[in-house]
Amino acid sequence: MGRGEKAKIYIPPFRLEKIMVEKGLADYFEQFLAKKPLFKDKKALQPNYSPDTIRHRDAQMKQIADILAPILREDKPSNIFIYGKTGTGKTLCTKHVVENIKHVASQRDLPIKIIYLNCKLKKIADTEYRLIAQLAREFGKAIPPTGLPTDEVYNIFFRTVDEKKQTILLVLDEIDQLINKIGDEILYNLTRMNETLKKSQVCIAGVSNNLMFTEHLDPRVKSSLSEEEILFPPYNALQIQNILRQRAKVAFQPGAIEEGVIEKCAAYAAKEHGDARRALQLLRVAGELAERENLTKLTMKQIDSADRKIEHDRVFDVLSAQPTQFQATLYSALVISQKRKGPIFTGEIYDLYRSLCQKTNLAPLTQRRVSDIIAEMDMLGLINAKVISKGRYGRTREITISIPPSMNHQIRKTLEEGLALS
DNA sequence: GTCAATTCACATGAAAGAGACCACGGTCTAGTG
DNA sequence: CTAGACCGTGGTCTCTTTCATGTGAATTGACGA
Repeated sequence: MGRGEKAKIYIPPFRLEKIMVEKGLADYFEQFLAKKPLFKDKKALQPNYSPDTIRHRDAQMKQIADILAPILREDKPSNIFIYGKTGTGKTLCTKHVVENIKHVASQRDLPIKIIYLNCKLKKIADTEYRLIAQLAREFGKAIPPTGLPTDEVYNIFFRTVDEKKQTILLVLDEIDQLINKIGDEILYNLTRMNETLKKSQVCIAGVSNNLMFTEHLDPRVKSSLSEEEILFPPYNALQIQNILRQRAKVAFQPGAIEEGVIEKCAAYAAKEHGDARRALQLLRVAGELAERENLTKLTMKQIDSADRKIEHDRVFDVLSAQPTQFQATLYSALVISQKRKGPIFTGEIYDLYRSLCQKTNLAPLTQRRVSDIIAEMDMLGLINAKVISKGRYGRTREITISIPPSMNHQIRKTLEEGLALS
């Protein structure tokens, strides 16, 4: 009864609507065209943009290239493992090197197959079955999205790979997320592929955000996967500035950015462990804001608003993707946090959640599950949870809300609507 | 006062079930020549 | 005769429950000084 039903979260309409209603659509577009654009080529700020030259990563690129180069002589390169926090250029560099190998290989007509897979992509490579199926598809096999036994897909994949002599480089991005979810068996199977294959050979390059990732790995997998390791350290503020300037030159019209804006952007990002992606996003969103406000120059003020907007969007994106139960739990946490100061504990949330379920006719989950949901909220950065022991009074999570207070009200309202509370 | 045992309130793990989705092969049905 | 509809079986995936085990320090209570 009422189990598993999902409610879409209500997302407030775009601010644009106001302008359109007031002045009319045609006028609005006229104005839009009359505006002098700030952007020249916004692509350069998009996360998947790949610049011609990659800065401050020469050493890492060279290392990767050194390790992978034997592939061109049809030797099997060492498996390699690449670490680094988000926005340190791992994916970018890896892709860059791989592209170059591809280029050379195709010029010389070498039997090299390179597959890049992002394991985080929902519905593509986030389970064992889907990953292997996707790999098999890369070799031109049609694999149904479900319905086949996993071993069968493995077999198809192995057979296809071994049909002719070739060297395969498998780049698995965000591999830590995958292994966290489904265990390391898949890696074990993949690293052992070479023993079964007669003609071909496979080399694996794992890319991970989590520095401690290999700790929980099966020792056999660990040793074979991390034959070589490369660390991508975070950028410092100066390096981020450099990168921002390089991209801004392509992205913006000359003179569109006020003095000091880049520095500020870099400082913001450097605070968050040198995440270049975030710096670029900040600059792009700030630019969009400035453009929407009809400004001729991008100023510091927009950086601040952009920072807020990004956080706001992130929270609402996360929220709208979560099921009702998750929302109910978060709502409970929010209510308690507003009722009184100080940290919240799992038990309190669960109690309130139970009574909330009664009120809304929602089938209540067990505490076990709610505990997991709270852990998920922590992962998503909505709350901050730390497991503490209160001695005689048990062990629990100490939870604080990490959503900016300015958004609290709006989120509560959204959740209330989602949960059909009044 | 000191020290080990106890105890609380959950955390954390493992396994398994429910229900949705899907592929495949076999059977049935209706339409066609 | 054949294409398509309609099953039943067996598979995955996600969310969840059930059962079991783990855990860190405040508290307790026995002990000796």
